[in-house]
Amino acid sequence: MIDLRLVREETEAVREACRRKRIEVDLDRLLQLDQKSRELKFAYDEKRALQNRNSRDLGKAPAGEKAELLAGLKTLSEEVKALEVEQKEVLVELRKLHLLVPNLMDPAVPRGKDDTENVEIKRWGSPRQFAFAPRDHVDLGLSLGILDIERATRIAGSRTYFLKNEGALLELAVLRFAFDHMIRKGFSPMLVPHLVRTEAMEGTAYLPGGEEQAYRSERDDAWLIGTAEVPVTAYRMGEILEDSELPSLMVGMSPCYRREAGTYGKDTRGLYRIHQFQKVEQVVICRADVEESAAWHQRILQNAEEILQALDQPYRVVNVCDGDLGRSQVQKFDIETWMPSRRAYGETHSASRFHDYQARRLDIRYRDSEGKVRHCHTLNNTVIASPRILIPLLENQQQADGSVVIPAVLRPYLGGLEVIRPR
RNA sequence: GGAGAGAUGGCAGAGUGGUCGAAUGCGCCGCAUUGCUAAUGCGGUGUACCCACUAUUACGGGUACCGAGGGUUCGAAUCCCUCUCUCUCCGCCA
Repeated sequence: MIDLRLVREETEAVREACRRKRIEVDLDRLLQLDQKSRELKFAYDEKRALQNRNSRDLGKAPAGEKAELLAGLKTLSEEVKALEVEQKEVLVELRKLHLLVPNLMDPAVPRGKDDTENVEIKRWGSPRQFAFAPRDHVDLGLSLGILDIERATRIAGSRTYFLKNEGALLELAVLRFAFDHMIRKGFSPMLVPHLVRTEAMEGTAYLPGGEEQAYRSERDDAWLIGTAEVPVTAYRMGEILEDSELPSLMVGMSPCYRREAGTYGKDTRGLYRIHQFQKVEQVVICRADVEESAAWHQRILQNAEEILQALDQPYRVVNVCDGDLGRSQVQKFDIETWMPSRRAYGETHSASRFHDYQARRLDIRYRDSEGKVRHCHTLNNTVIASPRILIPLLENQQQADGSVVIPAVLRPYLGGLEVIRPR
């Protein structure tokens, strides 16, 4: 969440962020509640101090005076309690609104209504020109015997799939390759809880707002994660880190569950939009320094690009526009990989930076070199998400005979397999 | 799933209704002592918020926090309830 001081002191900037991100929050009400809560806090503290003093005196007062003191204290006690109740009510409503206030954006964030107006800032490689009619990943997957969507749908519903044989192994290979790449970069590998508490979802800013997108086990008050970002970022929740522990570099791998509510009829074919996938995710927790976190943003973007380059997949990077930015993000770069069947670049990676927005919600702080306690900055980016990445991988690597060439970097993870051939 | 025990400051560990933000030990920081190190002595050592003052973070006053939330009481780390977590035993199990 945003620093309330920003809302107080730079109200117009916050209002502007609401407008640009298309988020409606009653800032006036929020400011009013903020003011009210400080007044109540002051009144409460005063009264409470008096009560504490008098209560202490009562203990050592002579017996004759006790009755009188006690009577006064009883009414004081009532008043304190009333103030406490009022204060709590205000705080509850305040927090509710506070959680909805969007983060401010980097000046470099372009303006636009939705993802169609994201601004391309880089291209690597070029879409392959086929000398034959290329097939899409579903056809390829079926004929190679590595994918089964029809049976999955029968037993698990829409947007599900089986990966089989080399398909299953290919996914594991891609994940492990990505994981290893990040470990070489100094990130600590993490396998994480897939079911998390509301605090973790709220802390990473998926809640409130993302209720429809997440699976939930109501009777256990648990949510299935939509990304390892949630448990990995929340890992040090509530802690004060030492300056020497930063930056904290972590790479998590987990299955990801998404309900995809409201997307009926969209991307219905194949593996593009599905309820469950696996992802390797990089997370950085660094000092509260705008320059430093911006530099990390570039670094984690670069890390992901290295993966695609190693896999020889054409891609582009877009600077995500305000209308497509999330509530919590300062800036976001998406990487889109060329997908022949879509005749377009499709999103495969998403690199976000949050400043202290998540850290404030998760209450992750650090003691800086001067001993001052501050909230950290957090960032994250996809390293690889599968099976979506299998779409370009299969489609771009296909040959006229229907076989698919395995990129060289993955072969060691597949026992040296070079080509997947039709059965 | 059943039975029991527990959760206190960076750590260990006292405290069972008032002067307890909390003994003591360790750790850490400062000072003193000291050829160096060690040892010793003295002092300090949580976080958040509010108020006052001021060059807005130094100093001062106050409030809250002893797993979380609620209750009893003039007053709760201490008593009661709920929840979470940890440990032990039994059962079950990948």
